[in-house]
Amino acid sequence: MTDLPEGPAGLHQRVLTWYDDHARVLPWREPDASPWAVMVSEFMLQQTPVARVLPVFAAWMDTWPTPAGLAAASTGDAVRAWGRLGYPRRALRLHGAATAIVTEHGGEVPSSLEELRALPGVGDYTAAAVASFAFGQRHVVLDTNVRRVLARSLTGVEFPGASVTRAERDLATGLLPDDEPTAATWAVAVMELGALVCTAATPRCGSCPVSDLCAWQRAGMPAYDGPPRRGQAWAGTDRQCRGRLLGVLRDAHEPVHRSRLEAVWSDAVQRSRCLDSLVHDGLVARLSADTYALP
DNA sequence: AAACCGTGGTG
DNA sequence: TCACCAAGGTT
Repeated sequence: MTDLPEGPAGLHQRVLTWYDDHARVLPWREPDASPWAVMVSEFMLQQTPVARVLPVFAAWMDTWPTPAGLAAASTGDAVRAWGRLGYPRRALRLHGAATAIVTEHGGEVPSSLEELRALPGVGDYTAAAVASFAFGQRHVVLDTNVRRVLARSLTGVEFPGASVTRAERDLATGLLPDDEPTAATWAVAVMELGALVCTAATPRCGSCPVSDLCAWQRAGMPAYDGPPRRGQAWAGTDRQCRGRLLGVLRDAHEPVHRSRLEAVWSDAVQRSRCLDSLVHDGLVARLSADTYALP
């Protein structure tokens, strides 16, 4: 399975010790951080770097310290508070999750993987992360950092594949410490190693606690030779157009006339399509034939 | 299953 | 400079 000279225990020990010495101090990792705080952080961290999440997270928790608080707010307030974190549909999903927590779970963030997974915006990763980080449970927490660490250290390739495979999940499962609290710490520790040392672009192998037993390292750090990892186009796309349109509404605190939306995107066909999609998504409200606002 | 969904920092 | 990338989820 893992083909480790010392067995998994050696790997655990090294990574856990490294984490003890190098873990970042983050608000959602404080001992008094609530499950709700952990959940909010996980939503915000989906595809958004820690540095940009920190200030928005602080303001968000100050405004809505509980799920009930957010559920009582309008979705428009949530979208505005989301600021420029990107992927604003996450703000709607977090609002939806808060609403479901109030109506179906008595206002308390549920602790079971199945109940978490059923909330809007919560997929396999986020459900496992909240169950593990907030409730100390033993689960495979497989994010992009963990996948990269396992790909390199155990599989011996520079990058993991496009999607999580059964073999990958089995590998991570076999690596999970038996003890529940240790498994929870292991989950966050491997993730942190991927975030700080085993990074995508320029890994700091000289500072890595497992570099001497890393399969990729021992193979001579062979360059990635899998299928091209396509980046996402941006200039001129609907995503850019939607971002511009929503930005106007987010920065305005009164309904906006369509002329102000026309001013930020010249292609009328695309602009109209994007505005319709924003309304369809619930990110924008059409107040009249020619005025718009956040919902 | 592949495409889509924002934004800004970085080497 | 400009691809690449960042604690994914949904369809």
